[in-house]
Amino acid sequence: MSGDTVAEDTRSRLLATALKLFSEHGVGGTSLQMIADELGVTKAAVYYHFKTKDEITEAVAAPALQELIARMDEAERQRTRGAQIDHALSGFVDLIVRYRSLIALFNSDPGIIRAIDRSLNGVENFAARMRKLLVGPDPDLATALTANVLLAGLALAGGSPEQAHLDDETLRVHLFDIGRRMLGRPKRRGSARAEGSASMGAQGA
Amino acid sequence: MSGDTVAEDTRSRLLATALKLFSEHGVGGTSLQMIADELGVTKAAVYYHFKTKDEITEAVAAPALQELIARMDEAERQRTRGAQIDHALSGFVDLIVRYRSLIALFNSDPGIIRAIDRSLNGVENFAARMRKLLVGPDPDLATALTANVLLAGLALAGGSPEQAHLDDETLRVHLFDIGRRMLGRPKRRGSARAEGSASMGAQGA
DNA sequence: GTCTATAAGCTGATAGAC
DNA sequence: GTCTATCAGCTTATAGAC
Repeated sequence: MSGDTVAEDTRSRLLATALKLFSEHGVGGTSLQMIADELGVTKAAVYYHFKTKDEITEAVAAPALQELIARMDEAERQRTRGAQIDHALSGFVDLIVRYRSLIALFNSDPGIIRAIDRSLNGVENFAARMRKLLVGPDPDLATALTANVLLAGLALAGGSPEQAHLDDETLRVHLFDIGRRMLGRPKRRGSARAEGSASMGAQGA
Repeated sequence: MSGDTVAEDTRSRLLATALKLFSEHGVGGTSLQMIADELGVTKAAVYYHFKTKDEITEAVAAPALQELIARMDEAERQRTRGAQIDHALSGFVDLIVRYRSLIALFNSDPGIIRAIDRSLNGVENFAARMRKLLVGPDPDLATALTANVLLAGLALAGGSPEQAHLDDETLRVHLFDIGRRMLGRPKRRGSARAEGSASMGAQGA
């Protein structure tokens, strides 16, 4: 990336610091002072990069949010239902692994949820859209609940500090397999349950 | 209950109000002023019932916590592994349904998690103990992750406002069936998946 | 870009009247 | 039991020097 300036580096370090503190203390339990101290600067320096705390919260969530939307767009373009399901699931798991604690915040922290609502004017309902991709538009109660348990469970368990020691590929494969199993998708050869490691292409129906 | 005084009523209304606000704003995002306003009293009145905010947080969590420990004790006294699993699972689901949003906070809100750590001096590790009941002492990675996804998913999805319209019995039966299915337990006759409603005894091996 | 200094307002918490 | 009044400290946020 040739466009990296010192300011952009500080900005991205600030967002990484904010994410870390948000997941440790919650958005409501994190002050700008805490972020500034952790970064080693003053509060005023933080305000140079972001006008408000809300703006920081929205900026923390934005990249993963945009990716999530892109993954769901992609999944909807798949032709078979099986491919749609696998694509949506692997896209979601991929984000959990890449952003770790952030997707867990999407599923539980009121501060992040409000920031998302603000930045999208409440237009999108991610949980509903993802659930539709996984179990169709009019699931019965048991199926809808299964999808909700799966989405929240993957995000929270995958983003938990307990799994911080796992490398991305291992975590990804295992979470994907748990999802497929809960959704009643057919078994793949060399699945994590038998092997502990496998390459994961999400294209196949 | 013959011991109910006006003070006890105010105290319990206060805890109910605190729980509601905690689940809407997070513990860190809830002030004593918000609790007092919602109750229709002043902050000073709140301080008559509890010395500190930490004390309120601990008191909100305490009843469900004690019940959870009791349910796990009970489950450990079951003789067959199958009965242990069903007992632990049904006990957990029962608490999710009865306390709704509170068990979700146990699984995600840093403020509640810290309150639990404080009131137990960090002696108990609930997630580890419950996981051991469900999948044994030395599960492989895939199995341990499955249990973690299940526990977090049940709590968050069950406590979500999206499920607030479901009556206790319906929610209980469906969450229990999802748990049994994820843990690979044999199918029961008249399960929620087929029937949408069934009586649930957790004793059978 | 980061700093010091400052502002208005909210926080958790206490003292004492009724 | 609940109130008013008050506290020191922290909060978000701004102005202006370097």
